Amino acid sequence: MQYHFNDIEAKWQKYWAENQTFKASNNSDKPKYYVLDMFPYPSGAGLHVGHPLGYIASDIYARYKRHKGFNVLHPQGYDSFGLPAEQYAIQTGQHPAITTETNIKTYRRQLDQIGFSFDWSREVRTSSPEYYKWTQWIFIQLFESYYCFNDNKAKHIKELIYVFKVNGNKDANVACDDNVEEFTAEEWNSFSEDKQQDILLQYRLTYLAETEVNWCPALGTVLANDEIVNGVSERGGHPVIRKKMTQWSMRISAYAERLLQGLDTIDWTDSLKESQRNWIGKSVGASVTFNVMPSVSSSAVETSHQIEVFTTRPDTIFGVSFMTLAPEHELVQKITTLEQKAEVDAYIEATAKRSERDRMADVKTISGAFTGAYAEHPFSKEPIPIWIGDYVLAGYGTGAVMSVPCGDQRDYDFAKHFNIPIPNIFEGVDISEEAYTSKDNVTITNSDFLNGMNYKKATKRAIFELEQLGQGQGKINYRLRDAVFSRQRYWGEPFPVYYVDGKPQMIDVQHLPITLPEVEKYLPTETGEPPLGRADIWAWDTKNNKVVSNDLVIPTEVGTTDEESHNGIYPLELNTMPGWAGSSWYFFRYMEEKANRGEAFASQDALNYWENVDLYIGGSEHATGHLLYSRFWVKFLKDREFVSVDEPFKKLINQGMILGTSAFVYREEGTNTYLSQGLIEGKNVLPIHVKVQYVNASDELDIEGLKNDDEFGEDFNNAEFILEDGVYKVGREVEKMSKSKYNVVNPDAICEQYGADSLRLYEMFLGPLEQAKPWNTAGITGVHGFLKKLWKLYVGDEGLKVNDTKPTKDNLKTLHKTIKKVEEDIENFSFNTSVSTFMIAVNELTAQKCTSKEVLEPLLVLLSPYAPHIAEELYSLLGNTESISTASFPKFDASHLVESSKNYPISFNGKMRFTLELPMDMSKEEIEKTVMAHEKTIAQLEGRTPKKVIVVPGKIVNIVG
RNA sequence: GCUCAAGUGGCGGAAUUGGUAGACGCGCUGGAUUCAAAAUCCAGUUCUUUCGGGAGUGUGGGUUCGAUUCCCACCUUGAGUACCA
Repeated sequence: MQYHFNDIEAKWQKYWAENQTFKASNNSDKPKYYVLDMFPYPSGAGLHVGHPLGYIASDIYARYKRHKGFNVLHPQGYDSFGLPAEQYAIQTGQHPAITTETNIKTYRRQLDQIGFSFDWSREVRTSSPEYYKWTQWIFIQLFESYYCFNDNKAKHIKELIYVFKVNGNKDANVACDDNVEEFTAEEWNSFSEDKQQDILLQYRLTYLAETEVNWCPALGTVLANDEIVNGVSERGGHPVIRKKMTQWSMRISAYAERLLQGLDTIDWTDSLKESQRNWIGKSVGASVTFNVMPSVSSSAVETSHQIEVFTTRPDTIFGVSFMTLAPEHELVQKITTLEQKAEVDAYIEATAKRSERDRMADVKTISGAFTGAYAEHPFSKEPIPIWIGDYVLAGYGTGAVMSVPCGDQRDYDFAKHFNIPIPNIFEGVDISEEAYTSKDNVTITNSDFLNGMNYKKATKRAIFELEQLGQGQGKINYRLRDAVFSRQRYWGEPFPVYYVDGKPQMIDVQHLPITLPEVEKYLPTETGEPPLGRADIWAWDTKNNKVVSNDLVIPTEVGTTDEESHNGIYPLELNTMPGWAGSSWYFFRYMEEKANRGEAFASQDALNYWENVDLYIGGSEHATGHLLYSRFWVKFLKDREFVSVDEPFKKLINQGMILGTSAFVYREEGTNTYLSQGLIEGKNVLPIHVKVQYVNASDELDIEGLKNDDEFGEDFNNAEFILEDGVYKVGREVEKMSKSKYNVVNPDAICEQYGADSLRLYEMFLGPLEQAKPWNTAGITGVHGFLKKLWKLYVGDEGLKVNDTKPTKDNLKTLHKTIKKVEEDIENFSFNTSVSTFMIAVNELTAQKCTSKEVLEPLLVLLSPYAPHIAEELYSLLGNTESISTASFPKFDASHLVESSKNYPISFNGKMRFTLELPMDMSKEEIEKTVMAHEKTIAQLEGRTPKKVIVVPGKIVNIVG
């Protein structure tokens, strides 16, 4: 009986599906364990061998946990809104829903053939209305909430309204826009309803505001900060410009501190936490207010101005010799003197022309302009010249800095360049070459009341003195900006929002979902509106609570409001939500069984039972996007008591990328001759990518196959291949797996030729999960050979070889050291080493001619998380009628590993020279005596007397001298 | 520039608290089997060597009886981030 993996795998995949073997229950006596993969975007290209790596790892862990007696939730779904389906729709006119459906079918088929233990009964798709109904619902909850810093949590907006009614906003310690006006309770109560709504919008956790956004003209949409890489769009690499637009934003900045603190409570890698910390960018310092001195020739009407700056070094306040404003700073126009106006305007124009990218590429060039205005030093009252310079960013802090050239290298360079004085306030420090930027080992001098203090003391004192003057206070600044939540796209969640007199109104939650309307084209409108501007049926009827035709919206008559002239029918929001909306809460949706999903995004029972994700596996590219937004939404949902957990993902592992091994042929310049890899030295050759499937394990090219290739065969029709040793050897290089490099390996072909179990084992065998590693199909023969060997251990030509023979000591020793190692490996996510362990076990048991069921049956359970199909098949051949997934994990018994003797390594000065078999119970003294008497020891010493002999019983002997 | 991770045979990689460096697999070499090939099996495979050995985990130091492992400096590669005041 042969190992027919294709039949076996198809059989068990069918069995698992039919018996719902991996369906999780929301009721169980067992402890729960939730294993989750980052769900895929179903792209048209399908899976390549790099994609399943994380899924295989999580599947092994999920199956292991089942063997260990846990009630495991291991679901899968699709992040099915997104740009590629929309781009395809623009090109072909095909509805993105159809494209998405087709792609999902392909994904599902490819995933199924790898034998994952997913509970598909809980599948979610972010693009299905029953799902995004709840994304819309969460959006409404955010709109109905504000953030209270006193209680450090989000609360319902009605509580804030109450505060305003009673106290106004003077003492409200809550998150809000920067530019809110102060009002008293009386004022609030006298405001019109409209005005009150405008004010509340400045406090809501999702709010509509005119903000400067990253606009990508090529994509026709705005992008979030994390969707921009090196100044260009992450998708497509298109230029991005700054533009003012009215957009929905999420007040994630209110959660900055909690997002930072929460990192200490979760088991993520340090590098990932570090990314999030950087992104949040907390800095502790002070805000300082400088008064602008009156000027005789200011270009504006004379009023008093103040400049607020943020500094992390209030201790250096006496080192300030100038101030610098960002060119975009609002005060620039107001304070610039008539003499300097031309220069300043020219500078502003020049900087405005430079794109974000140019500015980033060119950080060396120092540029700026003097405004002619002076600020007054808060303590010395000396005048300080005010400059503008593009090294100060409008978007960080207040867009203005107090420049301390002796303590900051950028200020130093700027001062040197423009010949501004550089006063030294550090005792005994040489600043003739560069600034002294360290906070350590420094004593402040030339600084009035700060003289003689160190950084810590001086900082405290400076803040105290500033507070006395009313010109500053201690302040914490975060880099984290509110997240823009509107996208000018079609294929995303519609907002449950309509507009009355331009003011946003939420649709009542009972009328959700608001489903995507049909459009005849997926492009922006000619007038620049988002694609939903093309929809004909996209207005909200507030009387009948349904979406109706736009024709029913009556244009507002002059002199009336919308409300007066409309028939209760208003235009709906034209933007859609960004990709991260649906992925910020999907892990809760899986907790609820499909049949019970109607009432809430998940029932309280389901949420309380599953709590949060115990193990989350996915790519590191989501370090600052998805993972930060999910944490934010979870904290919000917790504040509003919709969920009971603070963090969505307790443990997180980033799987490394699988790289492709590209193959090259070398064409000699100007000829049609291709040289084998060994012949190219000194020749002028052009390397050309060829498809990796025409290359064998020894890097030999299948020339006939290449010439007959449907796509590229013709290119090589008349080519002459110069061989070496009778074969053509290709050159190889490790690169990112990509279609254009012809190094993509498809899992379908691997499953067909070697089987899913081989694929699973090989992906794990390649190397540590978290590390990037190259794929080389040739190596798969190793694990495939192992499975054949395993099969032969159980099944011979005459059928099953396993019987009830008593296991030998060696059999048990092999089994138990394998149990120990595999268990440790899985707990440490070191899956590559357990594959080796299995190979060793099978090699040893084969050599031992083991046929004992008592050993061979538990071995199958150990292997089953890794290679579930062959394990199921052999397990059933042994007479079991239930799935192996119900078997419990074998118990390790250390007594089988006890040895009576030890093969001691005998070292001389730390170098092992020979080994010596000695009894385990031999004493230290006896060991030393025996070793010293040994002829090889005497030979090594060559008559010398050793200075010292180290004996560690059970470990090693080291002879020194 | 800053932060983090990593450097071990021809290749992927192993070595769990410092204790026999190179497990396991690929590739390669030789052999068995075969008309032949595939498949399978056996032996060998870090380098060097006068066959006794000797050297060896990016480089240079250090701690230790003993260092791939710990410490310091440097080099290289990869990832992230960047005029963050």
